[in-house]
Amino acid sequence: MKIGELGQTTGVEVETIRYYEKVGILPTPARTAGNYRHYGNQHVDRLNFVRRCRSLDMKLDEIRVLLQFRDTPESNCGKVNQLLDEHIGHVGERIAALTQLEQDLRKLRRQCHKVQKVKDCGILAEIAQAANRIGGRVGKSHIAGAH
Amino acid sequence: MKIGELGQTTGVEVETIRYYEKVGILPTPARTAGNYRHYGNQHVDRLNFVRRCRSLDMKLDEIRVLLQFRDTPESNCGKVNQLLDEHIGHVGERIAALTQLEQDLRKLRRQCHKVQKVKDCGILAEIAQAANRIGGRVGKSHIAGAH
DNA sequence: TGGAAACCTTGAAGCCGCTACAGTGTCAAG
DNA sequence: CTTGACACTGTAGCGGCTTCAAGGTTTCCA
Repeated sequence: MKIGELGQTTGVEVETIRYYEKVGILPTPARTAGNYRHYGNQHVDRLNFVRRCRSLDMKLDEIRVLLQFRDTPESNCGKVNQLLDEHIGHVGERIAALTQLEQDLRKLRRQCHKVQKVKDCGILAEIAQAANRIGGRVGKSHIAGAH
Repeated sequence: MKIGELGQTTGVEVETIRYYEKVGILPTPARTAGNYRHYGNQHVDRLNFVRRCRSLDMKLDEIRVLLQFRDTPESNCGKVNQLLDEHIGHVGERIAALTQLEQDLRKLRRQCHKVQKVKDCGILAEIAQAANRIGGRVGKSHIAGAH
């Protein structure tokens, strides 16, 4: 099948498939006479595997590792378990950090209950104050974005 | 003060300060005879404000909006409240998504209890199966990375 | 058979919020 | 007067795509 059909079958955008090839997640496929990429069922399986891993929020680096194990069925799977445990750990840390963040934000939100002049708004005042309280002391947080 | 001192005072890296200037978060400061950026206390306050917002995981776009309100004390703060509410909403969604993800990962982890051959490992088998079950149906998830 | 439409190709640039260079200039201390 | 710490500009890189430009190939229909 051609790249468009592979995309249809797996629900992955064509550009993403080419990107996966470029970064070594998918092998370079055979080409037709007209230089079109030509795929088979093994590509569908592999791409579905990748997609499932991405839906579990794994990085491409982690997925590369898992694919390597998938490609060597006689090797032992201890590292797979370890990788997954670490990943679960990261997710747990993130949940904790975001939960703390949510509390901070709700507390901040309580500083302003009505629409008023900006200069009287408790939210902006509180941000400014907190900013100066922590001035110079905070390193980078280990949580990533919420967007 | 020079940029290095501003960085020290606020705990922000010099490159980040220049970056903030480039993207319009900080105003272009005065320059010394030797073309060094020259800052005052108002810059410290503004940068601290920005940093506090970042520690609350706001995007630079959102921070730009808040700064604009901060700069016009007579305007009304309804939009500030709204921005914050939306931000809290995003964080809440993320927590929910990550919590679901954590459950999925723990369930997956239970598929393999010991170190064995990859070909018998329940985890890789489960990923492959789940991948084909969902094949072609899933759009992109709204959760971002856990790393 | 011809011509349009749908598909495919490569390569580069853009997104976010920095971070890390390279190559040069300025300034203060000893 | 030299050394070293700081400052300057500009560019490239991170991840995981997404989007675009400028073309080549195939397919379909009249």
